[in-house]
Amino acid sequence: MLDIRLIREEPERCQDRLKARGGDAWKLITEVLECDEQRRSGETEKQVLQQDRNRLSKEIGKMRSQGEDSSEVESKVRGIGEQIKVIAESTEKAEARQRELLLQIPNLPHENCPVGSDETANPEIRTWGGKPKFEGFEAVDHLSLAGKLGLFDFELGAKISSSGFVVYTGKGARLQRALIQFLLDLHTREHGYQEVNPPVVVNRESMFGTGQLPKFEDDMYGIEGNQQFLIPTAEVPVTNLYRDTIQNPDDFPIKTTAVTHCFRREAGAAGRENRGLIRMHQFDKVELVNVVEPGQSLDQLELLTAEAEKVLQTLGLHYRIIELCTGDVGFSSTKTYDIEVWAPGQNEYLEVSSCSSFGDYQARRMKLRYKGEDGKNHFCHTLNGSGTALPRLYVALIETYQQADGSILLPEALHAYFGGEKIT
RNA sequence: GGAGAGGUGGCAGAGUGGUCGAAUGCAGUAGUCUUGAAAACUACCGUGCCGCAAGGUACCGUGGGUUCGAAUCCCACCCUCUCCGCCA
Repeated sequence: MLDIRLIREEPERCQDRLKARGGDAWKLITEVLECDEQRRSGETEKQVLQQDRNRLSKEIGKMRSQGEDSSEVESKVRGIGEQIKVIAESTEKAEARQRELLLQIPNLPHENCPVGSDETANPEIRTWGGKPKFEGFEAVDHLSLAGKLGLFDFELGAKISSSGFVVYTGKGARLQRALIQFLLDLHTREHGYQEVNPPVVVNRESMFGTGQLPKFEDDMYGIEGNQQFLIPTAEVPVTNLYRDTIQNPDDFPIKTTAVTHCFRREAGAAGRENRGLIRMHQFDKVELVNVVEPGQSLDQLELLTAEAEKVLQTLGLHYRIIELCTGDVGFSSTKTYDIEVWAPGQNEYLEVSSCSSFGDYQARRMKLRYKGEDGKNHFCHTLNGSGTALPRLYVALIETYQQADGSILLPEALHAYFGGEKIT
């Protein structure tokens, strides 16, 4: 959520920043301010009446204990009670509406976020490595590689579930497991992350906390009448671990990682240019979550991105970093880098990680605070990034390391994890 | 799933209709004392909202209700614990 005080003090700037996103969320600002005005004046009025009531009620107590007749005061207080009820009702209404609106307004893109209306305006920040050369043969895509080697099976996935689900088989399953192990070890041993293994079913409150609700209910798998949801990313359970807490700043930065299954309906994505493992209803992902002090968040975003990049560097996979422009940054994000790995068989870059700083946007939603040196509580900043998504990493890996005979020569970092250096 | 018990401040734990935002202990912060530390002593020590401030107001699992007045009484829900059943 945006800070209502910020909206109050700089409504035009808020509107301008929201306009930079495109969409019409900026139009809500005016109504939010109206609600805020109503809410505050109602609250003040109510408090004056409550003060009267409290004072008179105490008097009744005294009078009764002294055996005096208090019926006159009682009826007076009863009248005040009625008034309070009326005012409270309209105040609560304004407050509820204000909250509803605030929850719908996305975060403000950071001032240094490149301006643009859609993904075509996303600048490339840097690249690492180069596209692999294939001597004497044409690179094929992961589907044909997997077909020969028996790494995974879409028909089986569709049979027991539906399209958009896959069954990894044999060495293919082992490779997936090896990758997960490699990723978690890298982040916990070299980047200082604390590992958790959270539920993949979460309640509505958690979904509100990170910003999936109220806007994206239809993108998620709901259960129990949508009182719970399958997580679309470990960002949700992991960040919400810290919901409603007051952190000790000595613990910053708090770095937590988890591998989970992720579930996405991908409504409307069917039939689009997504063959194979590129876009699934269920996939695995290693997520990196940071909780930091406000002053640290920009630097921390660079560090977080570097941690995700380390994955691809260690595996020797060519990638590029792009920054999302104002028209493309996610709902809760204020600044985002995407990491796109080169997949030779696709002949394109695949997004394997999205590293974002959310500023205090999520923290305010979930009341995640820290005790400042001034003794007061302040909202933390939250960040997260994939470190990385598995299927696309898998695709890039096997397509990059394919050999002329259709086998796959694994990079050294995976040998021990996989238990071998070649998949045949 | 069935039966019972319980949810109060960072923790422990009083409080069963009025002066209770809440005793007490521990932890924490500041100070006195001390060469230093410990101990002892003193003071402070929950969160939100409104307000320039003084101050006010709300919060005792959550949401309703009763009452002039609710941490305290009533109802519903959630969660935890114990026992039974089931079970990876």
